[in-house]
This record gives sequence, C-alpha cells and structure tokens, in this order.
Amino acid sequence: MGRGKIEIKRIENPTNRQVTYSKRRNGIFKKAQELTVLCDAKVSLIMFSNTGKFHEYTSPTITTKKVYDQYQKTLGIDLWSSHYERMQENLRKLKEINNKLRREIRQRMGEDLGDLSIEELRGLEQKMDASLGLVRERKYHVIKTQTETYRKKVRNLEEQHGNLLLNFEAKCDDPHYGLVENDGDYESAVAFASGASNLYAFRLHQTHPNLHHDGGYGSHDLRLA
Amino acid sequence: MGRGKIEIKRIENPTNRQVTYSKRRNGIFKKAQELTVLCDAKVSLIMFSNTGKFHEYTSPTITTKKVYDQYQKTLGIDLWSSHYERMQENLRKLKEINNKLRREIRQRMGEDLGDLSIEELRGLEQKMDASLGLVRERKYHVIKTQTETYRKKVRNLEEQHGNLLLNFEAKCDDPHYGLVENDGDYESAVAFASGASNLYAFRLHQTHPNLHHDGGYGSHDLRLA
DNA sequence: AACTATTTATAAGA
DNA sequence: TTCTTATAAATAGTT
Repeated sequence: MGRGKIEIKRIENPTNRQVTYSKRRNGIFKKAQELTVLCDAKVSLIMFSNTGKFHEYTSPTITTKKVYDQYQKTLGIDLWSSHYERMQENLRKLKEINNKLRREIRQRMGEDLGDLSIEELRGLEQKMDASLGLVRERKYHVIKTQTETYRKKVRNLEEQHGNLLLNFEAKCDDPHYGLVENDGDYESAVAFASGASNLYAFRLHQTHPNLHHDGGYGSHDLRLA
Repeated sequence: MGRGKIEIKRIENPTNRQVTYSKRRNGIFKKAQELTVLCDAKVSLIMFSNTGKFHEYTSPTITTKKVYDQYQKTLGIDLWSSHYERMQENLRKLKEINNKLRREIRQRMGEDLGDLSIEELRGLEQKMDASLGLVRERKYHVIKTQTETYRKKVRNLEEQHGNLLLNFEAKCDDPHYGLVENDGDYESAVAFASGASNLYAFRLHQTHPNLHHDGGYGSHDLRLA
C-alpha cells in the first residue's frame, strides 16, 4: 500500500527503516486502539525499535501489570517467580555442595577433624595415604620422563660434538689440508649439511673409544678440543 | 476500509463484534509481524477479547519474559531485573568456585594430575604429606582420648563394685539383720521402691558370696533372690 | 512532515 | 468460519 509494493524483509537503509518504523508504528497503534474500542478488547502492545527505543499501547480499560497477571494466569506460567524460585533453589544447592567440597578439602588438609570418629579418621587416613601414593607415582613418572628427555638432549649434543671433532681431525690428518684450508668454508659446510653422522661417529670411536660410556646426566664438557 | 465507512465505537451486535475482532486481530498480527521484519523491531502484542479469549504475537527475536524484563527496566519500575542479574552472576561464580574445589579435591585424590608440573606435583605431595601427618596425629589423639575415657569408666565401675562389696560386708556383720528377713513382702517392696539397692546387693551377696570377685564389664546376674 | 499513487485491510454480503 | 468485492485506510516513495 503505497507508491510501490515492497517485499517484507529487513529494510537495509537505516533512515528508511526508521521512517517506516515510525509510520507503521503509528498505524499499528491506531489499529490497536480501534480494536479496543470496536470490539471491547484488551490490548497490550509493547515495542522496541532496533535502536532500543520503547513504545507501548495499552487499552485504557487495563494496565500493563494486569495484562501480565492475566497472561500468566491464562498460560498457568509464572513468568519470573518460577524462574526466580528455581534460581534460588539452584543457588542454595550450589552453596551446599560448595560447603561440602570445602569441608572435604579442609579435612584432606588436616583441618576440621574435630567431629570425625575414629573410624572416619581411619578411613580418611587410608584414602589420603593411597592418594599420596598416586601423587608420588605421578611425580616419579614426570621425573622419569623429564630425565629421559634430558638424556636424549645430552646424547644429541654429544653427537654434534663428535661430528665437530671428527671434522676437525679429518682436516688435521689430511696432508692436503694446508692447501685446501685457504679454499674457504665450502667443503666443511657441505659435510656438515649432508649430515652423514655415522661416518663421523665411526671416526669418533677410533679416536675416543670411551666417550660412549659416559652416559650420565651430568654436564659434559662440550668445548671443542 | 470496506464497503462502507464505520464509526470507531463499540460494535453492539455480539456476532458482528466477534467477526470484526477476528478479522482485525489477524490484520494487526500481520502488521506486527511485518514491522518486526521490516524494521528489525521487537514487538509483544497481547490481546484478550471481551469474551476473555487470549491471543498473542511476540517477535521471534524475543520472549514475553524478556519483553517484560525490558519493560520494567525501561520504566525503572522494579528491582527484579537487577536482582535477577546479580543472582545470575552469583550463580556463575559459585559454579566456577565449585569446579575449582572439585579439581583440588580430585588432585588431592591423586586424579587429574596430568597437567601439573613437577614443581606443582612436589608441592602437592608435600602438602598432602603434611596433611596426612595431621590426620594421623588427630587419629592418635582420638585413640588416646577414647582409651582414657574407657579407662576412667572401668575405674568408675570398679569403684562402684567396691562400694557394693563394702556395703555387703557391713550388713553381714550386723547381727539384727536376720530378724527383718522374714517380715514379709511389705518391707522389701518399700525398700525396692526407695531404691535402697545396697540392701538387695547385700542379699544377693549372701547367696553368692564369690560374685564380687568376677570384676569385669560383663553383664551381672541381678535377679532378686 | 506533507503529499499522493498505490497497495492493503476490511465491512458487508454470501 | 471463509470467500468475495467494493471501498476505506495505510503507506512507499517523493517532495
């Protein structure tokens, strides 16, 4: 109803939307008022624009509160009271659980033992002992894992060390080394990059037969030469 | 808008009124829905016909409760809304605390240790060890106290026993006692009622001279005669 | 906010 | 209640 037909979908232009909202709001309020008069009905019309502006129409024969009272009565729902009560019950339960949890922790901390019987104390002690065992077990596991990791790191470093050593000795043994020495870094760089570590490990063994038997966690002297 | 113009005043013919209500109700609902879509507004439309029939339209983007909440908030009518929010915040916090407490308990039970570092594990172990000590201490204390109590009870019983014995022997030594003995039931009834238990203890003892050497906590034979 | 060409709602009738 | 239709009312686009 207007100069052209429009599709019923959100008006994207904000100004347009606002104008249409204003016009149609008046229209619908008028309709509501007419309905109230013509048919002796009770109408409550509450609207919020997308910008949050609030408008309402309520039949003069009624109040908004009465509308909601009747609404709740008709649907047999208590809009907020039931919510509220459920919430309060929830809150109460949570607090109760909370207190129980706190008490349990305190007891597990060795406090608040005053009203425990000897049987309960014995039970608690046993539970805690068992739990302590679990924690210790876990601790040892973590220690072991960490140790393992460190050992691997050490081994890796040793290997790198070995490679460097070997490389160094190879250069020493090579009678032509002196000549090549001035050749720049090219060959040693290639050797290093190719990662032929077994070759170097072998050579390493020749020169330092005992190196592999060190095997501890202690810090090794990794200085070259 | 129709075959003729109508005056906006109550339709007296009930049937007509009902028909008009029905038609215009649909019209207004359609308008409300269009407004919702076109202008991205939130609409709550509640109507009761004069016969008490209930109809409502609520924008799909909102609930009647929310409309009511926002209505009250906008008009500043009541504190319910803020109360409600505070409650919800409370609920949220309690749940959070609850979860933390549960986690702490689980850890103190030796579960959920997966993401604890070695330092945390060590700390937990120490705390638990100390706590376990406290529990043990308390247990020993309770044991000691209970033992103490039992000992006192025993001592008390022994004392009572001793009194009885003494009383008995005193009666034995009394030469007039034999005369009263055949006096019939009257006196014994009175004696019984007056609670002079030593008298009967005496008689008992006469019949079973060795009874007082039993001396335990066990049940005694307290039958008269 | 006012105008107005059009669309939409609906009163009356079936 | 639903459909029809003449007509009133609402309103989209414009000024």
